[in-house]
Amino acid sequence: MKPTMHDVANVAGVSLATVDRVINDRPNVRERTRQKVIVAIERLGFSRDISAANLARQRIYQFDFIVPDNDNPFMKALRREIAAARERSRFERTIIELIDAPAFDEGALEAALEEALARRPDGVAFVAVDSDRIRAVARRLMAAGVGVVTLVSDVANDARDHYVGIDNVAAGCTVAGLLGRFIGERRGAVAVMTGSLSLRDHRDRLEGFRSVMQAECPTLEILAPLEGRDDPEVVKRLVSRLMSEREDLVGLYSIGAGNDGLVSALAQNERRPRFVVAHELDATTAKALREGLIDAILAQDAGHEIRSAIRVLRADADHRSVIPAEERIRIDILLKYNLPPDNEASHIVAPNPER
Amino acid sequence: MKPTMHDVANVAGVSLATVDRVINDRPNVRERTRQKVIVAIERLGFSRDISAANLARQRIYQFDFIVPDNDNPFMKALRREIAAARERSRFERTIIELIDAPAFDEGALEAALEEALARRPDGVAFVAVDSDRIRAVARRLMAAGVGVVTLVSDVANDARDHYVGIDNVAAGCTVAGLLGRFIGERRGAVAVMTGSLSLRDHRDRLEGFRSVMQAECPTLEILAPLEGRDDPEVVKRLVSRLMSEREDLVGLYSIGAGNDGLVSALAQNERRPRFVVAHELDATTAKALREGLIDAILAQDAGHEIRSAIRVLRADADHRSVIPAEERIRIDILLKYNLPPDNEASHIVAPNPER
DNA sequence: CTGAAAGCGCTTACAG
DNA sequence: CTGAAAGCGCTTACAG
Repeated sequence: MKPTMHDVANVAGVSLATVDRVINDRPNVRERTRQKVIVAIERLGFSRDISAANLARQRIYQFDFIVPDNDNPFMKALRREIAAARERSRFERTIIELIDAPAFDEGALEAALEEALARRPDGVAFVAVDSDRIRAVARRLMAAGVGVVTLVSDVANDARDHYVGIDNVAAGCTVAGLLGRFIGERRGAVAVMTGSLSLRDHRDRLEGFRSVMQAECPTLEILAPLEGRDDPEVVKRLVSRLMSEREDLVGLYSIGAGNDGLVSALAQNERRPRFVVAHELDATTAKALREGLIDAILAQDAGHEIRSAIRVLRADADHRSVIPAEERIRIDILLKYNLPPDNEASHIVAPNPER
Repeated sequence: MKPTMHDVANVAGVSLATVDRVINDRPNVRERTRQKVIVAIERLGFSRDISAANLARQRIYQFDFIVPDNDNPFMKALRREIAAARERSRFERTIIELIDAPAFDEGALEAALEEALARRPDGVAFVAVDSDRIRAVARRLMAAGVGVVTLVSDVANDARDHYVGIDNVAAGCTVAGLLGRFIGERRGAVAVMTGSLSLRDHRDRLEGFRSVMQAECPTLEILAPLEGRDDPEVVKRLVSRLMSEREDLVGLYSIGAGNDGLVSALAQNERRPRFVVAHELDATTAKALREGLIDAILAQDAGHEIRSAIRVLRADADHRSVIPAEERIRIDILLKYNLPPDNEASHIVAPNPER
């Protein structure tokens, strides 16, 4: 049998309350008493049952998720997953609040974080903008004992406890590697469409992409990055113009959102580049991949990210550590051959009949 | 406040014990009484606190993991992850048993499953061989109320509750898709090295590979599959001979294990094929990828698989369902640009200071 | 500084 | 068929 606090109390010759004080680092324990308890714990190999503790404590976790109100498919998926997690969490002593903040608006994000600071939840997760002002509020949140997790786009790592998202530099490198191999040695121009260079995830992808391109594909010309503002209309206009102006366009890397615009520009043009990559899986990009308008998609799983953020935040609140490998968010590389099945329902485990 | 059984009992005008009987479908409840309780549950939106229930029940989960005693790196990783999970599980009312079964030995696997049947654990996870005899024991396990999960290699789906592993047909298709694009339109021969065609995961990969190759690369000749028995020595000999015999070899797909042999054969030969793919990430394949001896690796994460198997088994034992998307095992496509960092330690979350 | 007692939300004999 | 009471492993006032 696993030892309990009772056993520890007996061995140490103290009461349950004292064992509790030692275990939870509470004040008012004589040093000699503390030692007795610690020795007993060691001897028995005791570790406390955290779910019993949470039951007794009536602990309720309160987490705030702040997400830009962008209507692109990925941000929508993120909000959908947060809503789903909130439903499930009701049965797990966890209350999740979803807060929309206007996109591309540093002031609005800052205000939302300030509000969170006032409410003092156990943790805050947010899609970050890596600026001085944002870092400053984030640090104040941490100082106030609130767990801080960045989602999808990171800030400097002294301004948060944990980042949940892909390694964007590696993503950019990977795209360049694929492009080099898919295109072969031929010459020509390669274009990059970003959402905005003020977004750290976009900058990181661009940086990774450029570094590998320069090393591995010196014969290809990388054009100055375009800014599509993650807006399908803008992206469409820019891509259409690009394709008509540059006959030698062999590669196109769409770093940000607005892929509806990208795909419709590609569909309208006969002479599409030999290799097109975009980020994030949604109805539009999946269809384009299947039809050959896009050659590869790099994706991150919004569901994994939200579940990971919650696990991290909860561990943080309990002063536990997480399993690092479990929390690493993978870059999924999708070709038309490994698109996930549309119908996840086929994976549902039918509960066994009564035993 | 979330309603508790107490609230339900009050509203229904019965005792706690009766509410418990209804909730857990126990016998000896008058139909009218049951109805009163059900109405109260609906009205309050009650759902029981499963961790409190487990505490009271002193429920201990007992799971058996049966893994071939193969010494290839992937099976080793699987065993390591099971051992790690066992450590963690001790604090979560879960006892995990790791059982080695001689590899490539159907009788031994059958015997191990029979033994499990005798012990009646709550669940069994095993790396399957898809044969009549194995399916038969597996069905008897299920009939006995034991949760049955296949790991890495599946059986027919009426002989298990759940499969934890990648979609191997899709993996084969993906390799063919990459190969087609990497090689371009040139002519030549493509070879496939399997471990054994009696293994379902290997057969599935081969099937997927062939179907896409035929459709997309009709100009390439696919050679008859080789069987390396997952043995580095055998694999090395076969690959060396292959490279010396077939000057027109442009692609090589290693479906099984024994990659040490593959890599050393490749290293010794000047004229290596234009595109080489293998499965599973380990020290040897990572190095080969970095050095350009291998062009791509398809990998599955042993840690994710073990954690998923445990979640599924536990859900099964509690008659709960899982989150399907969370349990889907991804095919990781690795190029030298997106190799995961060696040192996962950098991802560890430092617990917050005391609040 | 320390301990006895009640309680968290459930389950389990046991009595009736 | 139904209920009162004790207990699972912890925490929390409260008393001393």
